[in-house]
Amino acid sequence: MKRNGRLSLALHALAHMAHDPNRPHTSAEIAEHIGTNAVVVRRVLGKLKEAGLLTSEKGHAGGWRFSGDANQITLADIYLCLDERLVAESQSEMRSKCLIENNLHEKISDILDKLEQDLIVKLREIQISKFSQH
Amino acid sequence: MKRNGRLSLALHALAHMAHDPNRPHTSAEIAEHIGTNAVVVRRVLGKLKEAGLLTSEKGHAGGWRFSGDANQITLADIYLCLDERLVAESQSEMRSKCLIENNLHEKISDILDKLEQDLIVKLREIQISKFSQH
DNA sequence: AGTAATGCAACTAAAATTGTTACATAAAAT
DNA sequence: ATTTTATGTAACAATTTTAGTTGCATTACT
Repeated sequence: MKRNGRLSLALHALAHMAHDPNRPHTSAEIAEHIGTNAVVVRRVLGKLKEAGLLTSEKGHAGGWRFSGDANQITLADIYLCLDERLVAESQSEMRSKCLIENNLHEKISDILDKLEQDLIVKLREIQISKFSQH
Repeated sequence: MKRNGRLSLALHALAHMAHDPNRPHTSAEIAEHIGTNAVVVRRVLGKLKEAGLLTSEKGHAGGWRFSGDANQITLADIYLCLDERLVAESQSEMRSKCLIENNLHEKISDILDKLEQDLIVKLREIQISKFSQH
């Protein structure tokens, strides 16, 4: 896992769950399947839970489930609750004393923000059901 | 500079150059304006040179120039010669012994690759001239 | 009680990115 | 010719980000 780690991990986890959505899946089980650690899985899925996409239950026979219909979830939903910003600049901390430079910085920032929005539009077109289609 | 560092740096550098495209710009000058180091600038612009977008000259009155018309360059040109892959998975090294898992991995990989292509399409729509428009 | 799960915090490890130093090479100016 | 000014590049250091680990609290079921 490297660049888009959290997104990729989330997709793999949900894809695994979607394959058998009618039982809870434990972090350990998911971690095993996607080749990582249970705590890391919890960290990521925890965010999806905050956003209401998943539920989790403690104790015996606990684990993770989809809140509603898994196939209603789009990649944008996932992306957004992970606070990923793959193309946008993280911070426009570049404040020069030069007006012209500042204008350029702002313009570039705007362009990248726009591209980020375009990406989200595309993400919104893809539902989790895509994972189980052949 | 953080996430999309090289792309962002390249855009800032080229935006600066595009503002006064008829003289060479030194790495030191560019670095000064965008708040980084001359060697870092050379590293990034060197890639754009390999791809034929820029030329550089050593020695007195040397520096960086656009090869042709700056406004013909699109963000896709820049993105591609930097070998950036902002959304695609870097490596599908996830090879499980389970056939079903492998299918999922491949499917996710394909989806992310597709999104990468969509991004590039969008990048291709944006020319450097955008930087100097108000 | 005992077992099996999440939740969370603190820490460690690893990886990726960025910055630095040093020196070789080339071209122009003096 | 020598000096000055630039790129080119390699090796290294520092920083930042990300991923993994350990430990323990909490909750729920048996």
